[in-house]
Amino acid sequence: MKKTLNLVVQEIKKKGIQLSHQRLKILEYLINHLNHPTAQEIYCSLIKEMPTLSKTTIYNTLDLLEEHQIIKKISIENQEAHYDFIYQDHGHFKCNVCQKIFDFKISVDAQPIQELQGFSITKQSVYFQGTCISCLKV
Amino acid sequence: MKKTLNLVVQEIKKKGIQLSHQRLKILEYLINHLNHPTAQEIYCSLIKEMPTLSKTTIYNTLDLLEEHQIIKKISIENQEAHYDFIYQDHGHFKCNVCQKIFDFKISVDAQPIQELQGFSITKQSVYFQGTCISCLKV
DNA sequence: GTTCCTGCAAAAGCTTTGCAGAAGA
DNA sequence: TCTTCTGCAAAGCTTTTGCAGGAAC
Repeated sequence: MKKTLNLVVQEIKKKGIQLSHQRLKILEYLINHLNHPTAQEIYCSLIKEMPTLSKTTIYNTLDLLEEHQIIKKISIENQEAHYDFIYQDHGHFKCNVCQKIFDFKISVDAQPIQELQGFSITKQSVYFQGTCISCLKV
Repeated sequence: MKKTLNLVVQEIKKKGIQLSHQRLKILEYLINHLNHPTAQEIYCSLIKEMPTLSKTTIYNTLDLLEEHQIIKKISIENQEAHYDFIYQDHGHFKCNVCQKIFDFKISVDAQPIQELQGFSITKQSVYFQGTCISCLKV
């Protein structure tokens, strides 16, 4: 995971973006927590070691990282946005019983979809809901 | 379209839900506007003929219809939710150039997805972003 | 008469904006 | 020095809640 962080840091610096202490910590958090944290969750965790950290900085950084396609902003539901470090394209499945969110690989191509012939897809979100296998067994 | 409305009204009444004037108008709006309206859009349109209509009623009704799987709440982005009358399962594609939202048919089955073996999918949202064919040509 | 529905007002929650001070190049 | 970043405070928006009056059964 350390390796991934370093790679991403290099990638970001190449783009001429300054990586302040705050930004680095937020990025690190996202890489180490692939369970779709919210801005609030990131804030609550980082405030412990950075007592002056503000939510504004969290939002600024998340927007910045999203603009540069380092992370993805996903709307699971409600008003609260979740953020995902992009390590591969994947969909999300939320179990309505245990509330857990599962990831799964997706490989969708625009070409087989008749209505999207010739379209260019740059971002894809796939979100399912239902009951996971463990909860079905109970 | 009139036929669809009547069918849905029957379906709802069968479930023992009262269909007040307000609820009927909101439902009618959703059936006649399949372009993913927001609560605000529905409100702005209906307030003209129902000056006392409140946003609370809109939200109450939308929640009610969603609970009974008549409509689907979708999070395209931002804080504002969009609502979709369920006439068939379909995904959404938003063009980042012209901002238009396109619909396309989807037929996803849990079984080919390794990570979701044995899961039960009751709701699915597929949302793509990119550039549509018209904007690519320009 | 009892239950459900409507809608005003207020509150709640997430996100954005303005701005001044601090940090970095 | 000049640009960029941080973070407080306030505002902006969407959505939810409490509650009283009204409608439906």
